[in-house]
Amino acid sequence: MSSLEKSPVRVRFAPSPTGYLHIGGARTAVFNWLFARKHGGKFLLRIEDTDVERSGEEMVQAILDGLTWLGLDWDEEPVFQSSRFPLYRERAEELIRKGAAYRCYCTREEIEEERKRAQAEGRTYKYSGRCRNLTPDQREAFEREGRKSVVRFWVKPGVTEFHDHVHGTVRVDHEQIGDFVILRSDGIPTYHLAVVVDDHEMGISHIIRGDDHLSNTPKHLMLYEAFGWPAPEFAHVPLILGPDKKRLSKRHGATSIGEYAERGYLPEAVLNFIALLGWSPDDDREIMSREELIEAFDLSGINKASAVFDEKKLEWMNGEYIARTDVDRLVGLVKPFFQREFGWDDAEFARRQQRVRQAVELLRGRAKRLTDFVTYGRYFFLEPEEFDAKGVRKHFGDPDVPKRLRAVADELEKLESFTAAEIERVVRALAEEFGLSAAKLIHPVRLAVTGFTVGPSLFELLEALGKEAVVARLRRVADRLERGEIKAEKTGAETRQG
RNA sequence: GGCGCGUUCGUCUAGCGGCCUAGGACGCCGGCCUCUCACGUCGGUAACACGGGUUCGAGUCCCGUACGCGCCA
Repeated sequence: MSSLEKSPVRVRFAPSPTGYLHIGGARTAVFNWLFARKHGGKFLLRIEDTDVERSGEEMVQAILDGLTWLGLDWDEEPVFQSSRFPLYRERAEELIRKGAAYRCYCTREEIEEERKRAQAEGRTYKYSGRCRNLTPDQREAFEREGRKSVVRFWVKPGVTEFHDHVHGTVRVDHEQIGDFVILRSDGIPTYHLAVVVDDHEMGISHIIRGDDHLSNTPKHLMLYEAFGWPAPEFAHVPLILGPDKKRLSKRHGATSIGEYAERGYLPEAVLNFIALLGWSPDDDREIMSREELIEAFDLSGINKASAVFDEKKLEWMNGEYIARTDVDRLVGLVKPFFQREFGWDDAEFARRQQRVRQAVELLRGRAKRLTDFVTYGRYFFLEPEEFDAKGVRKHFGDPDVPKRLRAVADELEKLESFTAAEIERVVRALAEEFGLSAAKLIHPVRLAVTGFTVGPSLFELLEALGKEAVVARLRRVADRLERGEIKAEKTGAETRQG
């Protein structure tokens, strides 16, 4: 705590633009962002694009878009490592001058040779350090030979012990660490050099990153020490795994944040859900707003074990958010989904907006994802072509159904004011006349009008659809039933609901 | 292979030596509500990886083993 008061909090998210922003990376970003916002600090971005070949500008944009979508705003301009290569070289030279690093001329073959020998003798391999003390003459000879050199950090004997906010005290004997490369022969820095140089120059106070870097931390600490820089604090957060407990990858369905947007998840639901993967507040709240998350976030609440991503729970949470979101905003959120499904342009959508709003109002109670509004919203715009197969078996089986549907249509047609209350009165009265329970009439009508067996309260639904459409649909289905056109076969509708 | 890290219900987690006959959430199962589904509500199912210690007492501390992951090679 006291250290937090002394130095300003500056954290960073450092994605590599070799892929999209996936759930794991996003979660790391969320933790950093929450921490910064909680302590009134800065949340910075650093693009780790030292692998120029595999890095793409589109990827950078996709990552920034993903962060923006989640509502993670960053401070200051993002730092690109690819524009800083000369700096890393200077720093490597500095370490050479200080005797903390050296040029190594060993070839790939020689290293391989060393390794094989170690293996044959049953020793664990570690670079021998044979280039540590080359004389100027030897160096010159290698250069004349045309050998390339890398820069290696000289690991001195000892033990590195550090405190991690998640894992507590971690100790590693330097015996385990061979002289590692900090600058490749092509002048490109390794992760270790770049990360330390940049974190120092960006004034990073806390490094919150995936725990796949926990083992690398002693190396980084040695670098800080060699440079004479104060080390930041560390928090290594557990990874997120797929349902098979393997690291998240493309095989696990949706993995990039963008895909979740496309599948109809709300950004605040994803943010909330992600924040709870590997972290929990002091109480047992689950649905938490952005502000509540910031308020409650603390490194001490981070878990040590990796978490499996469970989309079922995300779906539930998303449903909760949909239920709490006001209708006007939902209409806007749902717009692109309707446009894509029905091919509407903006003008077309604007014309249908009132209708969409009605659909959203009636459906939002049971929607889990925004795509549900399209799936179950079709019949607000189109006459159903297919009918849920199970429903057909259950509700269209009685030979009297066409007759009853027509009776309903006839009675509804007479209504002056086509309101839910009036519709309900008519339908119930007819049921009584037929000597049926109301349900026996309600279900066939719903199926006829929507194609589904599930949906909003029938009376409100019919009011929303309007007299004309309802009457027409009922008569059409009655006709088709009599002509045997609707049979209890597998239909798209059933498959979709699977 | 060496080192590091981890291991509580199917999943997310609470638990920081006695309040734990292990709590919450999602999922699943059942009841109620009801025109269906969903919501809501009531109830149920289900876990401390294993083995040794330490202690009056261990999910909680220590040591092994197993398994998983990571880093280095």
